Amino acid sequence: MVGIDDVAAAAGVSTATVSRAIRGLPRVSPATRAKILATAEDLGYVPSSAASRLATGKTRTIGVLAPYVDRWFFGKAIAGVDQELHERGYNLSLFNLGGRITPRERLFSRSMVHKQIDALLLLCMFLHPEEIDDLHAIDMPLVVVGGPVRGCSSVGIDDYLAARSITQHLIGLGHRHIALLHGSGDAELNFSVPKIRVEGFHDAVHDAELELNPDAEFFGNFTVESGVEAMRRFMELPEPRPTAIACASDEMALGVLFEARRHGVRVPEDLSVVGIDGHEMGASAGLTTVWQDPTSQARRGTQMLLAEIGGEIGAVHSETAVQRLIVRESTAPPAAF
Amino acid sequence: MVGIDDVAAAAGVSTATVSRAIRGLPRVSPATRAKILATAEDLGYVPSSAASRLATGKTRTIGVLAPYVDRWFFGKAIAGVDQELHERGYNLSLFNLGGRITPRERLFSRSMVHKQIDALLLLCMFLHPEEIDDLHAIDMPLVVVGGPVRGCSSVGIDDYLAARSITQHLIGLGHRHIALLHGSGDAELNFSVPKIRVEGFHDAVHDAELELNPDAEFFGNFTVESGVEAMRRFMELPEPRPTAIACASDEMALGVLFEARRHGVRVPEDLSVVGIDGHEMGASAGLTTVWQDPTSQARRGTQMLLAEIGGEIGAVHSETAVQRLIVRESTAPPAAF
DNA sequence: GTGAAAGCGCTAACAC
DNA sequence: GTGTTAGCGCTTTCAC
Repeated sequence: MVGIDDVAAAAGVSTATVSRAIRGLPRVSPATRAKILATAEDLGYVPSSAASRLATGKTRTIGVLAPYVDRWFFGKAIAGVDQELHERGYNLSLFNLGGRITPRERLFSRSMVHKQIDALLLLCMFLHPEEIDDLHAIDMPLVVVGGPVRGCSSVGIDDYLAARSITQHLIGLGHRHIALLHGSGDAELNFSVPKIRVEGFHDAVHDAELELNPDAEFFGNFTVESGVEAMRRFMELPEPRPTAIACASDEMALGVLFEARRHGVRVPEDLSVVGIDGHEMGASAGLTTVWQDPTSQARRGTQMLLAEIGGEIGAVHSETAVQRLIVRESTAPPAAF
Repeated sequence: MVGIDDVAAAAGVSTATVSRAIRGLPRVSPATRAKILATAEDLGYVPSSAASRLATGKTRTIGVLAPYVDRWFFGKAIAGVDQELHERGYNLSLFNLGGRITPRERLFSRSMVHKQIDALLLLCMFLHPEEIDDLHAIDMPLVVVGGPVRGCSSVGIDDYLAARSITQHLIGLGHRHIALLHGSGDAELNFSVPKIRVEGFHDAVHDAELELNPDAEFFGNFTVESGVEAMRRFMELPEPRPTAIACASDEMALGVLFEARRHGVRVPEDLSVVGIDGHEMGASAGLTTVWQDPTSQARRGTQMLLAEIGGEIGAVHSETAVQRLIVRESTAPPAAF
């Protein structure tokens, strides 16, 4: 395995000079640098990251902690982090909780994250209070993407506004009887996004002085399956049923769409359906939604982290991401309107 | 920052003993071990991975090279790798190509992958011939998941069989005029999966002595959007149109479903649709498909890698993963049958 | 602009 | 069962 001193010897310089030359530091004459780069090249020299990590204390690696990796938001976000990172020669170390929420014994202070990364990007997830504390205890740039976490900087859309605006869209179309399908707001866990969206729904409904039928409030877990299941329960409601259903995610809304079709419920004639997210499937299915871009949110978060690492103190801060109501074919005025 | 000798001093032993105790190596008396673990605990000691990487030459990190991270197969697979890895204290370093295929200047021999990982898991993707060569040149356990790559061990389903069996399912139902929607088989790139699936389609059709209308062969890129687009072109075919369409992925099949609905084409009455993959959306939509499980395929691949690293030579080998035809509501005998 | 040498914090012989 | 010590391969003062 060719090391730095092999290069040094071959180029007739010291290891210190090789080190500087390779890393593009100043104080190396152009001629020397060129020669070193050339010898390094044909010796096939690749610096040992382990050695330089040890010497510098920097890992040039960012950790990404994600509750899931095979769900829309998270996949998109991870792609964003990766883009930003690899452009700059950083590595991405992925920690996937795989939906596990129980035995994450002190995740953050443990070897897992500690000393293996220079900064941490947390993807919106449920956190136990003590986990949040651990999070704050690690001395490392930290940002969360996709939802607020107490005491942390985060980048993401205004979820309240998102839920509110799709509900208002429905109301604006003339719907007076609206069903809600939201994510479960397990109180024990600080997964605030579902809760915030629920508030947006509720406030929009109440502001319009409409009644909210408690039987028409369904809970899902942001998956298609839970959308299907919710629609099944929807069909058990006595007629007249709500003329619209507002879902807290596109995936759930798609489930609703699929199950509606199965029951011969026409969308939007019999039922208007809206989601939140901007999932590609939703676009193809003609789903009205509030669009957001997890990839660029994650890029933004990563940029902040990198800037902070680079010494720009205060680079990490909360930022609200763009969102946009996209009206497609799944919404229309109610039949009787 | 508390280091190994702080622990050694506090526990009144040598660093060597601390090292053994922490890593659970033998030759440490239970009493000593307990005391060391305790002091380490309350000193908040976390070993420096950089130092131990340097000393051992092992990174305890597996690299995952993926063309995409926000697509079904890849997200599922990454989740699988992660499960297997974190259970055993390994790290997952993610390299996402983000669909980029052009400027991947000698990916594998570069610092990117080199010396940063102990093994590489490659997720099924297009590879330039020289990239395959570079791949073989790196001296590191390697396995590919999700599709064959020349000269590499791989785990994945039999794509030929998958395509063949969904096509035969259609034929068995009585369809005589079948459209095909396959992934593009860019000849320049060794992304063999699309090609293999195409062959499966074709052979099944020919074996049944049916004609294949070249105009009824569409190409997509495995996305929903391309399914929508293909269905649009399908509708431009002169009647009588094919009574079924076999798609090389569920995502494309879903696109077909969405667009069919838009044109008032009833599935399966007017058109039977099949996919390949076992996407959750497909399940909810009632799509007939050949199911596969990328997560367990990736776990399997990871296990092999880990075994190989562990000294079990020959642990990495090719393996065929399970697949299963799942008949749902999107297929039925043709109307005229 | 370049070199010598002292670490960085562990691990792995080897000795006891 | 435990301690000593020499590295692992870089980076980084500090001289020159």
